[in-house]
Amino acid sequence: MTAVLVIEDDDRIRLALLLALEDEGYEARGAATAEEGLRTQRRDPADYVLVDLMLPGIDGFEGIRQLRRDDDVPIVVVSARDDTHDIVAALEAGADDYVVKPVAIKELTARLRALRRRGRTVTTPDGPEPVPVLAFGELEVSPEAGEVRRSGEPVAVTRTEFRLLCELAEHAGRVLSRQQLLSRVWGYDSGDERLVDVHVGRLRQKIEADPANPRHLVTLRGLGYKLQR
Amino acid sequence: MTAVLVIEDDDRIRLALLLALEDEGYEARGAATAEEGLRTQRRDPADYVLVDLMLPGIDGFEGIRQLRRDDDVPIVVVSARDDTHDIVAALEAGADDYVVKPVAIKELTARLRALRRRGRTVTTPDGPEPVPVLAFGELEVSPEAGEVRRSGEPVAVTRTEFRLLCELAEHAGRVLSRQQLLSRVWGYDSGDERLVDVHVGRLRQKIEADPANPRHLVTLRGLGYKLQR
DNA sequence: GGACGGATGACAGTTGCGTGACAAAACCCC
DNA sequence: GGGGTTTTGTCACGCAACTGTCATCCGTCC
Repeated sequence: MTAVLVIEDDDRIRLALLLALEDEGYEARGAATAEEGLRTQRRDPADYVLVDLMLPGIDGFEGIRQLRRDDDVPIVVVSARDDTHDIVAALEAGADDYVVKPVAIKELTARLRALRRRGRTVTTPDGPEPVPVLAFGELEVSPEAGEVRRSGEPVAVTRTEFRLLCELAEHAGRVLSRQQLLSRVWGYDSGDERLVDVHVGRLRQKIEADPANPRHLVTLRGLGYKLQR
Repeated sequence: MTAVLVIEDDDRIRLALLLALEDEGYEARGAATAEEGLRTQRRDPADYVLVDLMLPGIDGFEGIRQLRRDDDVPIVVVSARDDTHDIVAALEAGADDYVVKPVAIKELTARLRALRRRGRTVTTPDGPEPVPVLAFGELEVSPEAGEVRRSGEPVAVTRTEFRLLCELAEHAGRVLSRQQLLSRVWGYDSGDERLVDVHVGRLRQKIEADPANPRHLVTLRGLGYKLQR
């Protein structure tokens, strides 16, 4: 599950944010000071950090700078201050986004998803070795890591579905005929092309928001299938 | 120099943004409609796109979606609307950031820098291979992508129409007789030549602005059909 | 004005695709 | 090795879209 760290000294606001985030399906953690937040993040890194600017002790700006020294995590400032100077300073310090309190939770999560989309190459847990990722909008396919994600959330696909998806992803934007897929994914020189349909259908159930109206894995009637952004 | 495309229908605002961006050292370009912006970006891609939501014709949401279909450029929405629904919808459509007008130029450029820092999603080591496209004025045919566009907008054509169009496109500027088309598109050695007429007619309805006076898919009386710029 | 080539609209048969059900096969966890 | 679960391939059905034919209309050229 995607984890979010909320650094905010006001107990009421922090709690409200944590609850709202959990409602949205995130694993939410809280910290009341920058020091505590930095410690928490070092010990058990979250996928996103939300941070207030006015904090006791180390303030938000400095907190962001220190966090940025050794962490590439997306940082969103959630502050009551809407002064241009603060916004610019926070972004310059290393924050990725800045929203003004009060903020709708839906907007916040939409911004997190946008950051996720734009985010850097995923690094493996045990090294800085970047894993190539093929991205299609909110969809990510990582052939080497054997991973499929939608809006950052891992999607469980079977081996056949994964091979099919990789084949389509590696030829992104190009039509692949059922015959080509049958040959490349299954190694069949001949066979029932309906087999492809069925697996495409199953894949759509998993990776498309609305499987009946696919946005990425589209059918080109009479031609085949294509994966697009 | 870093280029920014501003898509905004209000002349005053657009001009103000363009001037301010140039003051900040950017190369700034303007477009008054989504259509114009999409065309501009396709012809000569900018490094960032700023877009308004309320545009005549194609609105901002749809414009973002269309832009995102084949461009990974960072998109920032600059809108007067501060409704959560709009913000979420725009981010979901593929925008990377959303700021509410009026916006300080310093904040805007700070956000652009933040986006640049965050970088783009890695796809393949050298980026995805571009899909070849045959262009005829505002008409684009991509045999590999199985796609036809008019002024950048996807046009839905059937398989037969698509094959016919590809055949004509691959012999652009040359006349193809009905017999040749019948043979190459349908594989018929003999048959009713009227069949070709019918499909050409249907194709014209879809790809020509004025199907009665075709500009690209023209008839050469007694000879056949030809696709031209 | 007549004849010919081309455009167009309607229509019914056909095809292509999506889907749910099902059984065999593979896999997994003891 | 065995029992249960997941995955895989096959099938049949139904809907929607496409195709080819025909009849008719239109424009153009002699």
